[in-house]
Amino acid sequence: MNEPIRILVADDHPVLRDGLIAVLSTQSDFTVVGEAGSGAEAVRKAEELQPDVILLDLEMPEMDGVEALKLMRESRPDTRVIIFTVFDTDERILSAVRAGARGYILKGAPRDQVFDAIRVVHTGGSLLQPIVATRLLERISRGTEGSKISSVTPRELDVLRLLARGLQNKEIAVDLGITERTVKFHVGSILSKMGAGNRTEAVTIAVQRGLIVL
Amino acid sequence: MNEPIRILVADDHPVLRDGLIAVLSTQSDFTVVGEAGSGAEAVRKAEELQPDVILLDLEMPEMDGVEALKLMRESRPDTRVIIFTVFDTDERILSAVRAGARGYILKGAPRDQVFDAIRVVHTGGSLLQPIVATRLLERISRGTEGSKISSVTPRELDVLRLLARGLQNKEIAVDLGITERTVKFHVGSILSKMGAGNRTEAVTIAVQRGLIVL
DNA sequence: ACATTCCCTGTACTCAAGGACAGGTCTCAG
DNA sequence: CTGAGACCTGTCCTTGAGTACAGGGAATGT
Repeated sequence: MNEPIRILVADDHPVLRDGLIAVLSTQSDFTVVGEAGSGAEAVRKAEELQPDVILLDLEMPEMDGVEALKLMRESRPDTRVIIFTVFDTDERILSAVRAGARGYILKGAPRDQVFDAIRVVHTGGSLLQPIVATRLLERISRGTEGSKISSVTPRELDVLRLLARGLQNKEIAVDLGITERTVKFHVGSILSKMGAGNRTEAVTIAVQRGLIVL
Repeated sequence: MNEPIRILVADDHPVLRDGLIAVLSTQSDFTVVGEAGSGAEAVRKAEELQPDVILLDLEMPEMDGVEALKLMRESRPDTRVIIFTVFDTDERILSAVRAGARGYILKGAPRDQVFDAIRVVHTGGSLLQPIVATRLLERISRGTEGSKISSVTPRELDVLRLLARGLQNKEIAVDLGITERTVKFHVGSILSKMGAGNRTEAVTIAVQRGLIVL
């Protein structure tokens, strides 16, 4: 190993950021070249510093982690990003991987797994933590048998969000500028797609899957 | 300052734990005497090491942070504990403070606030982060005008949990061994106490307040 | 002993929810 | 062009949800 791996750390928790930097510094082949406390800052620094690997938190102010990831990959498609987050809901993982994340590590993973992931991703590979990989595979296998079960349309998401706020069909209709009947239609397909028996269960499942945030 | 403050760090995220320790070590009047990765371990180490201040995460495996806190204070009532967590829901804060936490700091707070809190708590004081203090005061002032609005009974919590799973009244009745009518009664009081218009909104609010976990 | 609070039950009524059945437009990819 | 999927609308019907009114039993603490 001649050149150390240049790393950018993006997380909105100062203490965790410091800690991560301290931990990474124990490895002689790592060098942290920058840190960011928000998604927007992460995008700027990524462009400015051109790091080899970016450790990116998903929940950040100003700009969502996934959004930041997309922007980074637009300006530099070969950017290597590892998601480092507490979130382990299916949808979040899926959208991050779809957006081009090379690794997905949960906070709470042992140090070694973090080190491994950085090295693997740096050399061009991908690394998902076993727990995450299992979830993803389950998701995919479920998707193969019945792809209709998972895909929620944008409009249905709108309805879902209003559902979570406890609005009733007529109120949702007014809010979206459509008929109450149409709302019932959407609710119906939401229920069948998510395997819920009623709107309350649908909201619960949606939150668990990370489709909506409360 | 003659003797350094002896600190115990309890958090289930190894990286954050390391980071916290690294950050705390920069202060000459701090010394981290131990760390724990679970609530149970935290209780054991607290008894064994008799630290001056304990930094305690709320969300931990094996044993809840609040549970651990209670146990610690049973065996040593003057234990000084600072909650250090990402959770900022009203109920979690309340129950931690009720259990005897001397400080409540959110992860994501600047280093200095953490340092301050440790020093203040060590000298016998209490310190809540401004955000947390504001929430608590709001909570209390709301409680003064109408105390009924907030207090949810254990039975209502049972109903709330089943509500979140999408069960309907009759199913809840069977599950709890009571009449459907009684379930309706409980649901009714839940709705009025939480200011919700229907069961779906009630579940959403309950989750936001940390009354139930999905 | 008494008040308070929680927990339980009943009847009756209104309206929202959700399913069944049947249609329409629009857009995008093959 | 054509099929597929998203989105929208309608009627009819059954049942669950929520409210109002009214009441009783048990276990707290004062």
